[in-house]
Amino acid sequence: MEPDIKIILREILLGFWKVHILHHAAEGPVVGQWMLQELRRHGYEVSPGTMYPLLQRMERNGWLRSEVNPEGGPRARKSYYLTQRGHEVLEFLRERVEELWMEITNEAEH
Amino acid sequence: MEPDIKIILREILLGFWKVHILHHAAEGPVVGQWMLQELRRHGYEVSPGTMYPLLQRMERNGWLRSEVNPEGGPRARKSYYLTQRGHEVLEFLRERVEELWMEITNEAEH
DNA sequence: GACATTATTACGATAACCGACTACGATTGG
DNA sequence: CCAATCGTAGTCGGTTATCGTAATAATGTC
Repeated sequence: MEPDIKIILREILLGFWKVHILHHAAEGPVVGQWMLQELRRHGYEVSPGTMYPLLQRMERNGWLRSEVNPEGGPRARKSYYLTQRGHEVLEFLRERVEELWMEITNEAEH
Repeated sequence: MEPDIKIILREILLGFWKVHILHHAAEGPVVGQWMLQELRRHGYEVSPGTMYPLLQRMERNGWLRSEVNPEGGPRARKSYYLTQRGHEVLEFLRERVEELWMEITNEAEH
């Protein structure tokens, strides 16, 4: 089991913490570094090279919008907010998570 | 929202139906075509070119094992069974799904 | 000036998608 | 009874996009 963790993380859990991100963005602005820590807390080891392109994609998709101090230079810290569209996506995902949860906990011991 | 579905599917829901597969394999042997239908029923459009390599990877990882009629030729139908290791992986995933579910439904309106 | 924080980038490896294709079996029709 | 057709199941090829690692750059702080 232990050696499978990395494979599971990449193969399956990738989408899970993306939901986390949207969820957190709904509660307040999200910053890349903070999100990396938060995910580590949950056992998801995510690298910057994965996180930042992801946040950019989500912004490109219109799920997040970012604010940045224009004086801060090209690597200034960016705060991401959930957009209206992002809220709809999150709601949709909530339903999917619930559906999955219901399905796999139905342990009727066949 | 509508146009986002495809993106969501690829970006986030990919892992979800992989859990579905393991779950179904725990209940009984799983066949590619049947699984494709089952996922369509849940709204996940997956192409054969995605499904079959995935099943092969899962077998390679030791989560599934396949049985096939040796007389059936190179494209004979394969039945996939969940291995002991697959059970452990599934159990691990159950916990992760629960954790995610708990987290995102905790709507304490901050 | 040294150090911490934060984000960006490059690049190799792998996965995902689409669609066309192959192989076998069952059914139908002359 | 043979042959053509259709349905089912899985494979393959080529392109695109994502992930991971690690190095890098810019700004703020002591």
